[in-house]
Amino acid sequence: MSDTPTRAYHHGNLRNELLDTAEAQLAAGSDELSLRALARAVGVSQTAPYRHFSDKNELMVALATRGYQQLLSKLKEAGSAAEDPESRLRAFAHTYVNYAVAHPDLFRLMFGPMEKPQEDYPELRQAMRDTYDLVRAIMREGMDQGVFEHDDAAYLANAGWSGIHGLATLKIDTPELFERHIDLQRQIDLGVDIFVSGLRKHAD
Amino acid sequence: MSDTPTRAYHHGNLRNELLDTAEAQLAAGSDELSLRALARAVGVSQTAPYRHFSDKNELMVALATRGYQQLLSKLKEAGSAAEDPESRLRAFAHTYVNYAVAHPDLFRLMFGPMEKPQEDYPELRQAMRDTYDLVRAIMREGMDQGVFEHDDAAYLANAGWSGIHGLATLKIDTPELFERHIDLQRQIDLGVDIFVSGLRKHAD
DNA sequence: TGTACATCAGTGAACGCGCGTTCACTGATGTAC
DNA sequence: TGTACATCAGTGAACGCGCGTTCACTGATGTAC
Repeated sequence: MSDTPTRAYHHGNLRNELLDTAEAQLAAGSDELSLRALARAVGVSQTAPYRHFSDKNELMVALATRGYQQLLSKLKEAGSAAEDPESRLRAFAHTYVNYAVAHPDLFRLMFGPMEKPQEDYPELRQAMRDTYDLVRAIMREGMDQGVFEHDDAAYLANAGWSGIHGLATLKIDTPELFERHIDLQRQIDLGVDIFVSGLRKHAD
Repeated sequence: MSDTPTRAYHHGNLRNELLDTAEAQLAAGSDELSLRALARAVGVSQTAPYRHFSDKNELMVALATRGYQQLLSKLKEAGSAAEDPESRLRAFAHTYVNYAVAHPDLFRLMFGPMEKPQEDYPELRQAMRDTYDLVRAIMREGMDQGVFEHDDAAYLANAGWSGIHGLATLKIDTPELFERHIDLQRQIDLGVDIFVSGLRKHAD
């Protein structure tokens, strides 16, 4: 708002401000983001964004990439405070779902269907893979310590992630099915509880 | 294709054909459906759809409603063959995920963010609620029979549904994270196994 | 069975709109000497 | 420290496009008598 320090001809930070505003615009409701509306919101000519992004899709990809990186750093931070695989998974779950709730539109963009093959955007691809690898690392750690009794980290990671991702998705996309009296944090904990105890039981 | 029986001035089945073709158009890749493109594809003037839907949103809602009803009937059919809560849940999971995989774009439309308050579309609302109620009925049945040891069917339904929904969502939206060697049916079964055994363990 | 007429389900031209993108441009900045 | 010049980061007008929707219309159908 007030951070418009005598905006000169050369903006100085246009790329970042475009991304910030794009995120806000996304959140502001309308499904689709328009480059023109974005330029208008930033207070810049409608062709200025092309100095920083070769086309609209590239801006969207940059937005998604930033989202993944932001989520990833939160996940890592939350995980580093935990001491065992179970509490690491629990921290992951809370951080993940709370991120989705805090940034529903960005989250949808990140996990929605991609327009262009993500092959062309190595940074995006890497950020996605890193997120997935984090889940798998937790699972592998649990398996190694014998608290998760299973033999395939990939299947286990998918199973765990599904529960967490599904909760995030249902919460932000179909709120009317998510009843009023439900406490989200308790719901997350229940999911982790069932998952963890199911894995303990699973082997015997 | 060949079911164009001397298309006369009066089409006779335009509403249904619009919905069928819209579903196909959705699947054909592009994110957004256009009324004009739809009319073109059906081979009708671009204003003809307005005879059957007051605007574009109403057509989308009709599409989503049909999707829910279709999914619901498959779920019910699959569930009726099962004898106990666990196998009913398993049948639900397979049917749900397979439906999403078979109709990814329709599934996304159904569970994506709604543009208009669904209050205004009682048929859609009912179809959504019926789906949710089905999950909850399974959970309640399991609780009543003592195989699911928990005391709140709503929390339990959310937890179970999350795992299933998350799997469906990740599978169709981020295929690159869903590794090649993973067998989807086995992945579904694993999720159900963990959930069920987690609930058995949970109480003691 | 035949005719009159209301109603239903289409047509086709036209509207205004916002969009992504291009183009030739200009003002600001940084660097070499 | 001062000047020349290349480069960078904006501007503003314009393009063509497909869209949702409206309007006045016309052909087909169904019903009453």
